[in-house]
Amino acid sequence: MNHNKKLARMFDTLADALEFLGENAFKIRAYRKVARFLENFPEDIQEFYKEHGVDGLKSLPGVGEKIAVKIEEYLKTGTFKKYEEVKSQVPDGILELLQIPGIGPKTIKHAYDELGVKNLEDLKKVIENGELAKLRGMGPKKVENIKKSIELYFKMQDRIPLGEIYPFVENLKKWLSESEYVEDIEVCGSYRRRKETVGDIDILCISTHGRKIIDRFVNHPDVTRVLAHGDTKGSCIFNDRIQVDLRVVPSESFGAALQYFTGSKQHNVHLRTFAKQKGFKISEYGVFKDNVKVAGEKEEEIYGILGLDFIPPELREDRGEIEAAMEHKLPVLIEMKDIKGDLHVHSKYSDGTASLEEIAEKAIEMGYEYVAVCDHSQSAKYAGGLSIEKLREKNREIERINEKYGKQILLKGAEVDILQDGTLDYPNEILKELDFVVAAVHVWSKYEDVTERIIKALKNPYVHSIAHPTGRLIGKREPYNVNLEKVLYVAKEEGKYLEINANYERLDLNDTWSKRAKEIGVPLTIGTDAHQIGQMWMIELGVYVARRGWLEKDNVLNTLGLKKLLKVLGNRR
DNA sequence: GCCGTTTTCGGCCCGACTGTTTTCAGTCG
Repeated sequence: MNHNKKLARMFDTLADALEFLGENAFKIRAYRKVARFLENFPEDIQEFYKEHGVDGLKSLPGVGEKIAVKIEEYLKTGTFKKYEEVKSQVPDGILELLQIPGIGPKTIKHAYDELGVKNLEDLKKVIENGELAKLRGMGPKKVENIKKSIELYFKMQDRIPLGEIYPFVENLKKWLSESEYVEDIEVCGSYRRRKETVGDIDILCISTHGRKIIDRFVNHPDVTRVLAHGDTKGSCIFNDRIQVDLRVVPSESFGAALQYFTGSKQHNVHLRTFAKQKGFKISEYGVFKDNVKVAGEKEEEIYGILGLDFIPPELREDRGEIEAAMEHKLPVLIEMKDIKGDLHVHSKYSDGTASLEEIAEKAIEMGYEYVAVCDHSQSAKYAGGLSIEKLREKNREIERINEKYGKQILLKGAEVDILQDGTLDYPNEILKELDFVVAAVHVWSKYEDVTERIIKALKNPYVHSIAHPTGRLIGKREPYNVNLEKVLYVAKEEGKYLEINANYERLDLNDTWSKRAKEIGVPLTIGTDAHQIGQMWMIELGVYVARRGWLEKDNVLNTLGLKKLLKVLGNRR
């Protein structure tokens, strides 16, 4: 785990422990805020500190005198006193209990003080023997809910990749909108912000018959638990796995509600604070000035009345978008229609399932000008890597197909392994014959630093881009050890690209690194890494990552038409 | 503990739902 993540976790744990101890809520919020910031901070905090010192730390948002010193102490010693001190006052079992949604610090403290509950086992015991129910403020229903919360906690550990939950959400949306009372419906939350994973699903409805819709919702056949069932709000667990919250508002509040439920939480807190300074009050029902509603029906109005440009949902993470909107400096984000082709697709020559012909047809169906067919290289035995002869055979077939269609719909490509010593898996005279070469690390050891391997590959004149530059698989595999900051600077020097791999399990580069690439001046390529034509739609997911990374059309190579693309690719050699 | 185009002190987003309570605390998002 890198320093940013580790520090973020420590501040969160500190906040948890202080909640239990009943410390001032705003102090706790300050720790949480810096934890959120560190999680998203693309630079390595240690490098940042080396360069800018403790004063640099203080310039970071949410970091003041006290926290700066704590971060410094951590970087020098591996921990900080306040953390150790507070943590020692709270049993580890209590810290775990605090992670369970539905049980809060007050309840846990109460059970700890009155019944000596110190961990999950203790809690289960006092639930079973009825002691918990006897506490003041407790009753049978509360205890039952706590019991269910514990069960759920173990079933719903992970966030779900966006690409995986798509069909479920779209089906549910359709099912709900079949109700005669639904006037309009929109999915909000991290789904609308197109975050790489979603924790739960937030759906918003326009209707004047809230109860009727909530009733329909909680009776969906896949609902396994109802958490809330009110007149305007319902909350359910589907299939013991996915929490879905549904809110119903009248049309005059739809914009405000849409804004509010899209989040992110940090964005909304920042926005509301900003509004308050200007004398406005924002809620999910509208924007108010002196208790008079001045906006609410359209989402654009919410930002507009505050003097802000409209902020696309993908940017709402409190990463500087509110300031940019104030100064009218928001990026004009790349859109799906800007994409002219896919730069990373596999055929059945290696481990894909589609023939070249099928890929060409799919490309035309999708309105593309080109698709780069990048099969694996010879030493990738596990993935049917192509020998040199086979690669040349494939290239000849590509030529035949292009001739048949009368256009260069398929590009000769390869996903070439970067070998242990940083050399490439095909000799240069072969790479020379290809239109597009994406290089990738596929084999590494846990303790290895692959930075130099990747840098060496970038310096090869025939390499255009680096595929999935960190190797991570969402929720499944950590990234390999690589100093991406260094890689980006070399890519800039060499005039090369890095890839946003749009496969839903990868999305690598991710949003924050894509943003960093833009800042440094490295354009990116987007490729689906599709192994079947049924996966080529995932280019959308890549575009979402790019949008979340503040990328404009000009920051992405495959927004170029074929002619320009080939010219640029040729020039890079 | 942070922060400042109302403030260096005194604020810190705002509301729904639940379960317990006779007016509100806890939790969530």
